[in-house]
Formats: sequence, C-alpha cells, structure tokens
Amino acid sequence: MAGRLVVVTTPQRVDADLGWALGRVTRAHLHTAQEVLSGLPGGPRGYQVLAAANDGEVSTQLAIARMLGVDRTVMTYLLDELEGAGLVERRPDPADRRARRIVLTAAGRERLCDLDRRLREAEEQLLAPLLPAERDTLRELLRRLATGAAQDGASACQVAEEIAATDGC
Amino acid sequence: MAGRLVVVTTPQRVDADLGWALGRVTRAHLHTAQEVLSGLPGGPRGYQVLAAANDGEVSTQLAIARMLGVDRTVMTYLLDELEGAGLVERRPDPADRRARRIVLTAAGRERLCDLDRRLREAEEQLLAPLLPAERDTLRELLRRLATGAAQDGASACQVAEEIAATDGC
DNA sequence: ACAAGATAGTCTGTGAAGCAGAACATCTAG
DNA sequence: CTAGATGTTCTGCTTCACAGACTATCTTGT
Repeated sequence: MAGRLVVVTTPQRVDADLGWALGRVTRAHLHTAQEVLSGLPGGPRGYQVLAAANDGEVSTQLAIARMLGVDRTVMTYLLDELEGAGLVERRPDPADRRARRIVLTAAGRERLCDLDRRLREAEEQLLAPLLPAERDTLRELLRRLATGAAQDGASACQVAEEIAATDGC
Repeated sequence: MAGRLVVVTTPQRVDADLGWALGRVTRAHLHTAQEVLSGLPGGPRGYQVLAAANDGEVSTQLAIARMLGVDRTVMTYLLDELEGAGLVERRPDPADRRARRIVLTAAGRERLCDLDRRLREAEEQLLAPLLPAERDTLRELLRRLATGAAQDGASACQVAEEIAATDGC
C-alpha cells in the first residue's frame, strides 16, 4: 500500500504463487511422462525406482522409498511389478539379512537407458517456453533444492551451462 | 556406448531426473504449505481457490477449476467448504445464468492476505538452499512454464531480480 | 421460433491408491 | 541374552477423485 515506486505486479494473484506454478508444472510433467512410460510397471514411479536402483548408492527398498518419498508398503508392490517384468531383482543384502538390495537386470538397464532418452526429449518439449540456457538453470536449481544442497561456488545460471554436454548411456 | 570424449556426468542418476526433483520439491512445498494452511478449508487448494478468485480475471467455477487443474466436481465441495467458512460467495453470473461467479468476502480477502504473507515466509525457508537471486529466478522460470509464456525480452536471471520488491496487500 | 447440441454446476456411485497397524525376521545395545 | 530398533510384507480401512447421469441454461442452425 505504501507509495513505493513499484510496478504493482503479484499482489495475491494465483500465477504469482509458487505452489500453483509448482503444481502445474509437476502435473504437466507427470502427464508427458505417463505417455512415455505407459508400458512400464508403476509408471513414472517405476522409472524413478529404476533410476534410483541404478545409481547404486541407495539400493535397499527403504532407502529408495525415502529418496522417492513413497511409503515403504508401496515399495513392496511397486517392486513386485518391476520384478515380475524382469527389470529388477531383489537380492539379499550380505551386510544385513533383513534388507533387500534392488539391482537392475540387464533388461532393466537397457529399458532404463531407452526410457531415459525418450524422457529427455519429452521434457525438452515441456520446457520449450524457456530458452535452452534457462532450461538448464531450472534443472539445476530444482536439483539443488531437491537434494537440499546449497550453492557450491558459482551461481546456478553459470553452473547449469557447464553441465549441458552429457551423453547419457 | 560409442567412445565419445565426454564427461560421464549424470548417466541415469535419480537426482538428475527432472521429474524426481519436481516431485520432491512439490512435496516439500505442499508439506510446509499444509502447516500454514492447516485451518483453511481445503488446505493448500483452498488457498489457491481464494487466490484465483481474488485476481478477478478468472472467476467462474469452471475457469478456476481449469486453472488449478482440479476436476469440476471437486470444485463443488471445495467451494461448499469455503462458502461455509464465510470466505467466498457464489453469485449468479449476470452474463450467463448457468455459471456462478466466485467472489471473496471481506473476511476472505483478509484471510487470503494474511495467509499470503505467512506462506511467503515459509516458502523462503523452503528455498533457503538457494541464493536470494536464484530464488527469484526459480519463481520466475516456474511461473513462465506454468503459464506457458515464452520469454518476453530479457533472460529470466535478470528479469527475476526486477520483480523482487513488491509489498503484497 | 424451435429443435439439437454444447456447456455450467451438482449429485451419486465406484474404484483405486495409500496409510495405519500388526506380524515376522533380523540387527544392535546393554 | 534380553530389549528395543529396523527392514519387509500383509491386511484392513479410509479417503479421494473420477466417471456418469441429471438439470438448467446458452448457442447454433433451420
């Protein structure tokens, strides 16, 4: 209200709400992802389980569940389906016989690799309204937020561009 | 597979997945929002309905439903609750007697204003891992993605900083 | 002016999805 | 060796949102 010399943008407008934008983008992403991942057991979450299991650092069911933010009881039937499709295996953890290590089968790795590529394409289409550099910035900012990591040196606007050229697979 | 000379970053790691980051951040935001909005009928979505109805441009139930990405049948009981709490009113649309215009009551505007402020604080805490400028960049990028708008001139990294100083209410 | 189809809102049923809680096996600490 | 914590699975329940039908109104074509 005070007469500051300010463009009067964003006073309680929905499209200024972070929650609204997040929800909308997430929903849109989920939608495109579901098309790409329609055949995969568990859909988008099935993919995330594959990806989580693939990078090895987290591999027990509970660790994956926590990383993906799903209930542990959900992991059970998610993995049932993925295992049934021959994409992952539940191996006894040698260090802790209560736990199961989730490892990808050869088919699983192959499938993941393929999906990864197609997902990337779909995402780029989703991010079309942004400039290429901005897309990388967004990815990087979201990644850092999701991991809870603070900036490690340079600003994201620069960092993002350095990440660009990777091949996948 | 082919021996390209490439830094082997981000080969199918979960935390490189846009969907994963989006889901995680959205979930975190929803969680903090739910604390702030615990008393509000409809929770976070109740807030979004208030915000959508407040900016006037979209005001019929269906328009709001589409903007928020909820089913029209859900709007009915969402609005029932908000109306029951005396925060909004359903007024007949003079131009179309099928439609209802959703308008905020005085109490609704006041409530929205208060929630808006507290939500902002909570969000800033959520965005703590990012630098202040990066937070604005993220907000701006997400907003543009959500509205589907392409960049209108300057890059977001600059644009965001110009938006900063607004008062709300 | 009238009929036919589209659209806004509401209501009812149904199906799915996920969580709480218990059960079982195993680990860790005292 | 006991007591409590932790990983996984299973059962039951609640919740929630979607499909579909229904009414009222708008729109279009003839």
